[in-house]
Amino acid sequence: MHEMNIGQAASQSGVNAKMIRHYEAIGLIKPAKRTGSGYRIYNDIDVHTMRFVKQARNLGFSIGQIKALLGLWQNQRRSSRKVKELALSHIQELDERIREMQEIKHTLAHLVHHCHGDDRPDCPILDSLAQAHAGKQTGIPKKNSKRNLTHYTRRIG
Amino acid sequence: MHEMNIGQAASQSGVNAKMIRHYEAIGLIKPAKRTGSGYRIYNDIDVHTMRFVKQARNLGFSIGQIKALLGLWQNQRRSSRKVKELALSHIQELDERIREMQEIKHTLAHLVHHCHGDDRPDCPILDSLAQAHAGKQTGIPKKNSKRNLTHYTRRIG
DNA sequence: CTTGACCTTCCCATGATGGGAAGGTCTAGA
DNA sequence: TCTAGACCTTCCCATCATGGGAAGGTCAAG
Repeated sequence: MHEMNIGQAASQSGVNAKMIRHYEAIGLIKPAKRTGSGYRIYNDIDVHTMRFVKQARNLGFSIGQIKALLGLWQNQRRSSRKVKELALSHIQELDERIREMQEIKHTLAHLVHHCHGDDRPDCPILDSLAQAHAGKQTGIPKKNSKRNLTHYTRRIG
Repeated sequence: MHEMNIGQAASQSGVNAKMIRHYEAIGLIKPAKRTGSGYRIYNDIDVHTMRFVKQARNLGFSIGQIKALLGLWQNQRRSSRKVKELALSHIQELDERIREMQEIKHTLAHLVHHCHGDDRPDCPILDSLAQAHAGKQTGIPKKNSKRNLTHYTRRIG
């Protein structure tokens, strides 16, 4: 069983030392054993765990999700159903975000398409941003609000 | 010229009061005039500016980009070229992120496809995360490093 | 013994947003 | 005129994952 300092564990796992300490601090990985002088010591199993974490991060799982995945990984009596559910839910999140970004992208592409992009100031992109449809002045009053939408005149100074 | 407090400006612009103060603090919008008692006062032009910011945020522009867009918007001698460049660069960022997320999504979808998702523990998703190809132990030494990859034995405790 | 690579903890920063406390201001209504 | 309560102020803290950097201790090699 190869024992090593945090730097080597970092090199071998792909998780840098700063993050290893952080993951320990937030409870994602177990507190490392220490030498008499306080240095953290890791073994190959620890490195394997860190690689798992790294891989999961690379796939965009959040720390919370990784905590769950680690639990399942280390649980011999897990059901693959749980794992699949986690992964599917992550895929759904990704889908949602991809969809939003594509929508934005298409809107922008449309605007860009209509912008001359020359020395003149006229620009449909700015015009679109300046359009007035962002307000909430719909006339629907907020609950428990007497003054919020009232147009009282004010004495300044 | 309709003058109003921050709450009404928030309602009319869609940017909440907290964020209006924040935008002022970071220099995105001008410091508001104040009443004698310190209340911020806004007019319709300010609200228009806030809506512009809101719209740009809705399109995913960063605060920095919005600062630039606001400058262009308020500059009569702007060239639409600059605006188009900004928008195109944002589109590129979006594309990049979308591409990354789709890659992740496809990887995950592939893994999910091969996972039974039943009561048994066997799970290709976990197997994949646990795969060892995340390390940096390629034998390529770091610059200025004498000890980083040396396998010195250690006295523990 | 010195060098310097490595380790420790602690604080701070990012970007955009928000919660909440403590306290002051304003207007409507009794 | 007083009071209720909606509204405003500033200040601090939290999120999420990551990292920079300071101050100081440890270790192995020369």
